[in-house]
Amino acid sequence: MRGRNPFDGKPQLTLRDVAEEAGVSEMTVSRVLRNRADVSASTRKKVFEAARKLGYVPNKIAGALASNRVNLVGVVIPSLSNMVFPDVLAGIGEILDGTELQPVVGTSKYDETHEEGVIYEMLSWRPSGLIVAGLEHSAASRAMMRASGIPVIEIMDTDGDPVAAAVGISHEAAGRETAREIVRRGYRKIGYLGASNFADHRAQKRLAGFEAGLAEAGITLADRILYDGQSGFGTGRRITETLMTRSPDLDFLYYNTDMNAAGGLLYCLDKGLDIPGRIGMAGFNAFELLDGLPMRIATMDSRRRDIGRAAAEIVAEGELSTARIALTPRFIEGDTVRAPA
Amino acid sequence: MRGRNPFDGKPQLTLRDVAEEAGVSEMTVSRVLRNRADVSASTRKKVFEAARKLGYVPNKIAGALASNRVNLVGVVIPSLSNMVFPDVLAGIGEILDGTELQPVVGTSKYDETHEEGVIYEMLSWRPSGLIVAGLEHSAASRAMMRASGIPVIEIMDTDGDPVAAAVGISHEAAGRETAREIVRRGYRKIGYLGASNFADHRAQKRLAGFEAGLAEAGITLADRILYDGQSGFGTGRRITETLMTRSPDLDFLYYNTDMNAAGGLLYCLDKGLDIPGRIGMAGFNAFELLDGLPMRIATMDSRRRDIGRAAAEIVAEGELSTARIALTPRFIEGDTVRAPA
DNA sequence: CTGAAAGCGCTAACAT
DNA sequence: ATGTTAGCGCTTTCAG
Repeated sequence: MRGRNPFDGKPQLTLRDVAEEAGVSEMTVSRVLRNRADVSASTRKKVFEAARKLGYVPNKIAGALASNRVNLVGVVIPSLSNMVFPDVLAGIGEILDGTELQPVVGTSKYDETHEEGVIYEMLSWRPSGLIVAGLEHSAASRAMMRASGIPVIEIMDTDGDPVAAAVGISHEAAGRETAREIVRRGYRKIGYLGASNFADHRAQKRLAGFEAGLAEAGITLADRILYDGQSGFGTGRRITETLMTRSPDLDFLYYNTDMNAAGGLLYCLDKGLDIPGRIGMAGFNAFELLDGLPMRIATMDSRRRDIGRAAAEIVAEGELSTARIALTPRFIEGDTVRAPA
Repeated sequence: MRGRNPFDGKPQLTLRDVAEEAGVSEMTVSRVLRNRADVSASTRKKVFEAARKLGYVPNKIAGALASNRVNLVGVVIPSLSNMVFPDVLAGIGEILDGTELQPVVGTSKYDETHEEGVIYEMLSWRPSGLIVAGLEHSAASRAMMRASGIPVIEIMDTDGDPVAAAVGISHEAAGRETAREIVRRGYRKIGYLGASNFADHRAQKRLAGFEAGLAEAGITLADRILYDGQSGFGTGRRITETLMTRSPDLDFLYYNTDMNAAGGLLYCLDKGLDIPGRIGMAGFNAFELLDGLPMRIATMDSRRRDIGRAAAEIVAEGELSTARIALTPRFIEGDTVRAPA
């Protein structure tokens, strides 16, 4: 008895078993199963049949140890419930599907210490690449990534100092751009609605950029509200109601994410407020999902699918890279902001 | 040169390096790093320091091969963009976080052949367990799972014949139950709105159960519409408009998922239809996200988080299991159905 | 085109 | 409490 893995007991089928069944050497079986060209057609056939008959599944652990090659790509993201990240994963998948590489996903829960554990765990499998969301990591995480010897790509964000390669957008610029659009359209009493999650660095950067953009026009944020917990329509409604009650003279609401903006939109429509006349609103992310709402929310495209694709392309390239790819977030006007004066 | 893994070149740090640095044997280092109790405190300290100083990250591949133990759990789901599955993964995570086990996620894209490849790939890493969505798989997939020798749990669905263990709800019963509630509340001209995706077996089963439930009251579906593509508000609106235009006398709309029902709700509200008087509607899944809509959609809780938890518990147990766990989907009345007569 | 030998980095089992 | 030996299942390398 060697471990508590339930594989114990059922002896594992090995290359040797297939080799015996097919009447060839282990080496030949190995060649066939790796689709190497230098095997005769008749031998190939024998081997495939033997493998199928026995139900042989290769042991990648042994293969990886012997070859020093692992076709896995680690992907570390904060969470799967935030719809941003499934989209990033979809982009990564689109590229990796054309290769031998397979993504392996881990979640950091917006916690650097937890993230450190996940990165350690992933690197211990010697993947062919590592894609990590964000630029803020523990010192130990950064050290591990630097020392890993594999392509490391930090994604989502370009406002900071990556360990190696980075693909993302500037959230600072996204916030600033949104502010400029809003000011240009005549809004002046502006409120911000976002998460109190201090560890959502990208939202913080958007807010900082937003305030800087307002400052260019001599405007300061009139009010702000922070919530704990998940974004969603209910949350969006609740925080909007609280904020509007407290500061009824606001003429614009800037949300950390479209999900909350959608809740706010529904709230304002319920109240019969004139949008975008009496009050305007904007979010962030450009979630397609929301397309059927009564109005299209003004937002910026976070380019998350493109980010996934670009990061995966760097990994697929197979070279250590320090590329810095800054995509441009695009402002989408929608129906919840007035036309510029 | 042994492979194209970028690790080549940078020689990998091994136990031996740490052992030399700390002045002890490899075996002692191995014991310390696995937190085994039978090492003196002073030795532990020396070893940890040496490992930290060198930046050593263990090679799990070698460890797994030697110990025949792999702390990974394969999870195969159709897609991450359907919000159902992130919730299942969250449930799995809640349980596995209390163990050494780590989930590894793969997606089948609602395609049995693709799924077969993903399962093969996962099994080749000799995980400690395999959690697979659905009961419908290729013959080869079923054979592999049966032969794997590890705990295999099929999730989401209990209407069918699992390979080993299964945790889910009866979608047939969910559809039937919904039909009964609707009939009980006096609706008679009933339309169905769902995906044309033939491979979404669970939606098919709900529809079959729904029709059976209507049949109990002598009712047949008055009309139905199928769409290609993603569910969402826009899709929900569009199919609702098409269906209502074609069959304006419908008094109830049954949707495959709450996301589409939400779009339909917004459409009907736009049109000024009296809900739930003139027309009622129901969906499926009970997405929390939608809580802030103008009305709460009638739905059934798909118990997806509980399903993830229960499946992970079986894997964590570590025993081969043929448990069949059928959870009960709960009808949630919301605001879009009339009270029973 | 096929086979034999050596060894990947680690841990189980057995010493001491 | 620590060390020694053997070997996990595969692939690389070298021979034919």
